[in-house]
Amino acid sequence: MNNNENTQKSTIKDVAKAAGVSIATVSRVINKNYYVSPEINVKVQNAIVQTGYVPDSIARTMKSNNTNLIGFIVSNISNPHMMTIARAIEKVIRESNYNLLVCSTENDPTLELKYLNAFISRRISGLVLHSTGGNEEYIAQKISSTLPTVLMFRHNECKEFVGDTVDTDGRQGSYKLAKHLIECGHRRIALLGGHLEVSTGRDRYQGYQDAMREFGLEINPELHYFGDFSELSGLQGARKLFTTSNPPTALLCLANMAAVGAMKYFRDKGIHVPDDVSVVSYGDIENVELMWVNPTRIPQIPSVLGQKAGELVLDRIQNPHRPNREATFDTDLIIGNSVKNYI
Amino acid sequence: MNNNENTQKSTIKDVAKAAGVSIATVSRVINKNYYVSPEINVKVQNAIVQTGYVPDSIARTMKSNNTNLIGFIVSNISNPHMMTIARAIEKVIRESNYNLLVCSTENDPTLELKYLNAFISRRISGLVLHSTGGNEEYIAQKISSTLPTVLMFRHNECKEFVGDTVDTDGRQGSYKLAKHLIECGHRRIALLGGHLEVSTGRDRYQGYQDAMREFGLEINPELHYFGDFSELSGLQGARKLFTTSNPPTALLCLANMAAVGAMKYFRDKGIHVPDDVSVVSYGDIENVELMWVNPTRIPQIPSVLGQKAGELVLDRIQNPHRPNREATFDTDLIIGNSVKNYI
DNA sequence: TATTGACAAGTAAACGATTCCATACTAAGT
DNA sequence: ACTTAGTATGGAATCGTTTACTTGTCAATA
Repeated sequence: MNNNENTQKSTIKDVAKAAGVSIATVSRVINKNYYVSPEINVKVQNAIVQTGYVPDSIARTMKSNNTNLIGFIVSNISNPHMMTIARAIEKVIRESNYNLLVCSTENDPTLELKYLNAFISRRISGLVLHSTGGNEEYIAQKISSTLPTVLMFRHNECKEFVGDTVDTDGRQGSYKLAKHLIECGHRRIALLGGHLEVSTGRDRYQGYQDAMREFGLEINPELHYFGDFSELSGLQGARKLFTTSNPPTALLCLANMAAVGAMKYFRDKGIHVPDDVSVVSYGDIENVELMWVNPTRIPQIPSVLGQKAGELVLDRIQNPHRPNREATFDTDLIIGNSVKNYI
Repeated sequence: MNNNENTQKSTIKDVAKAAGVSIATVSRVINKNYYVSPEINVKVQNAIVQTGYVPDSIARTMKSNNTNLIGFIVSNISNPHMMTIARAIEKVIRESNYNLLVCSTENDPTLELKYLNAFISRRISGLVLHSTGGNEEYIAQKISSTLPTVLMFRHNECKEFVGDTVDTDGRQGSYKLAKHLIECGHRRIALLGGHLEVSTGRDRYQGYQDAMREFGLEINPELHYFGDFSELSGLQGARKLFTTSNPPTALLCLANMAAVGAMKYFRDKGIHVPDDVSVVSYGDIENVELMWVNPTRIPQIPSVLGQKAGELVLDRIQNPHRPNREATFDTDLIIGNSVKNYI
């Protein structure tokens, strides 16, 4: 039994003592950054195994200033897509020995701020941020200048902002959705949007307006409901928009979770899709293959977006001062059977 | 403009210099753990604001050995429920100023080991583990003795294991599912299980056996398929089990993602549920309200399970040597319309 | 043989905080 | 007025690494 491991964690000092060398030599063996003679190498390797030594990242970080930690701040984590994105990011950064720190701000800018500071205090190496939109200047001025930053589904308009952006082309996508409804003969089109404080909400709203104008249709604010991208707000919006004497013939959902909420409302109330109301969604829906109706939609492929975000943040860590990059993915319309054709 | 902040991060030394006091005093002001005279207190507070100082967690951890970091290791992150659990854990621990480190092992024990070591190296304060099942002894002997550990959906049989467990009662739940099928007149019941290396797989398999024996039915291995709890394995299992000359009348899925995979297969092939085949699922399915068929199932409420796991791990951090605790949630059968009644 | 150079291995100073211990100063008791 | 006790503050060690600098050995060359 040459099992020397106590319950106490062993340090580089213990390894050095066990191997009969200095701690500097042990460090060199571990990091393989200087030449160490083969015999000593073997001795140290054995001592490492014998003592059960695992290098301490905390102490390492003290010197190297590198935590190999990426922070991912999500504003509404209930969206399963955000977690698919988290997974994709994690998968990419893992290959470079990074770990992912995840948190959710529940759409609260104050909490977002708290997390940002906590993560900075932890000296994260990079940040992927799905912001609430409440801290644009602070992020531009204080965060992004010192911390490699990638924004998801958000654009930061401030001049000072240094960082990258991953998004789908919201204006293009919602234009396609609206146009499709119009071309199927719909005129009274209700809109379920996200709030306009964030670029995602604005862009997608813009695309809808583009299409309406192009076809000379009136943009009627009474048919608009702006929620917070959540399932609940989708449900509430659908209720509000469709309990009128003259309900719209179609609903354009600018967020996938809002579409889920709206469709749950319709199904619950026995409102048939597409016979009673047509529905289109910006963003994919979980288990779409198993749904009673196959929604016409603009899919956002979260694994692709997440992978891109991971790549960009790693790249920016390598090269913090390169120009901002915007990864905007084109959108494709997938035709399901959730839209009634009046033509 | 008394804006002294350069791009350089300021340390406790800078604050001390700015306030004209020693670093020890600054530390005392920050931590409020010793008396400091009101005047100096004010001076230091001002200096902190002036320098834009944020305490460095890394350096703190060097002394205090406390990272306020909880690790969450998931074996198959593609299951949306795992991410709902992650969210619930994060929500609980956030209130005690902990952050969550998330990773996925893709069912690879080697990767799990790598992550475990990486997290130990990061000196995480606690661990929630959804293990692949490949490292039971190591976890019992090396991990759990020094690190507050909570297992999700897994039981560690080793005597040395020190830690808590969160699970639903798998034997009970799958017994209920099997019994329900039998009571609806099904006799040829196919089984889509998870692998038996993990307790979840074994317990649920056991419950099925209990029910079959109770009703004097033959347990026919030809009707069993053991996959890895994933959607893909569910799909493959369904294909294997239902491309025979005399297919079973019912499918008992012991994992929610497997059920998803199987149902996608059935729908794709035009096999009607429940007319052609009855399906029951252990575990809930995302957006079940929108599905073409409402599966009869045992729901596992991930937010509740996650919350429990978060509470247990925090509690164990406070009190590392208390006896192991097992949080086993009872199961309820939800009757949908995915089972044909032959009686 | 003496001098130089190469290079392996050790010594010690960081990194940024916390905290034990020492010190100096105030106030009270005889 | 002198000792003593109490206490606010500073000095310095410490946590576990990395790495610049130093030391010492040995082979090669003149």
